Amino acid sequence: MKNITALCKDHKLRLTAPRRVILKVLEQSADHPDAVELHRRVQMIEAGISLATVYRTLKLLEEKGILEKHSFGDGPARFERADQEHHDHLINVETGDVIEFRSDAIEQLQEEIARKHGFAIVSHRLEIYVRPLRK
Amino acid sequence: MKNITALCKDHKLRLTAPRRVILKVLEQSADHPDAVELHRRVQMIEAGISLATVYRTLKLLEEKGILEKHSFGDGPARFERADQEHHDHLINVETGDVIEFRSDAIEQLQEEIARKHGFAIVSHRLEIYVRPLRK
DNA sequence: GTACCTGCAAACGTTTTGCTGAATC
DNA sequence: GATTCAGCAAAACGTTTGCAGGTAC
Repeated sequence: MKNITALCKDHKLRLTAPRRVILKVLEQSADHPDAVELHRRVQMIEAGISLATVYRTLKLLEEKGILEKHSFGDGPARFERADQEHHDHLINVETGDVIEFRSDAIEQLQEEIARKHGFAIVSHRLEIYVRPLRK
Repeated sequence: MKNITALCKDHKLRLTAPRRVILKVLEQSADHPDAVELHRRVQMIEAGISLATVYRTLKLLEEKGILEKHSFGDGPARFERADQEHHDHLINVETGDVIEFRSDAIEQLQEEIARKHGFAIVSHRLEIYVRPLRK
């Protein structure tokens, strides 16, 4: 998997100092942070970077198809790298943790449903909000 | 299917004039309106009703389990009656129209996935964003 | 040198809330 | 008569944007 900075070069995005920091943080984030959380992490490396720049960069990366944006529940949008194998999400409602999963069977059923209604799938979103089984 | 006003009586909600109007509009709405659209419809019947009241009533009805709240994509939350058979949504990205569907097979697969990860499902959300097949 | 980027502050759209008076039960 | 509700305006929240200066290519 290419690093994000390389992907940005591919897309001819200018590698400014703030962007380098943001990309580095994204690189190191295995979770699904939102813009404010990302900004917090960025601030720890370089204090002057504004939240507006974080938002602008995230939007840009999403438009370029480098990041995927998710809106779980009501809260702020959360981001993850787009160049992963497609997957859906289990969200632990007690902790906010996100677990990725993949089900070809479900994917295929969705295809069938869309086709049966006369549509082609543009995208989809499956989120299962869960609670640990044994307390 | 009971009318919404009856459900509110069951939950001991006070039937004020603004609420009667909001409930009536909900009763007559077969689509999935958001708060502002609902307010617009309410205004056509009774001009003095405030948006805050619409929001407060929607929140109350959701808490009582009378309405379900959905956040499709980015936009405002949209509402529908909760006392329908469970279903998911196809969203036509060209028109914003929402089509309901139901797949027991998908439901069951979700159960299995959650269980396999050691979780019980609290709720879930499946939205398929689609485009008409034949132009 | 040009196009793009930044920080700041202000504005945005959606939703909630404090207040004070009024209506329901 | 107690409790809940209404409208209004202000605030909260996440996000976007206009501007004026600065930087990458």
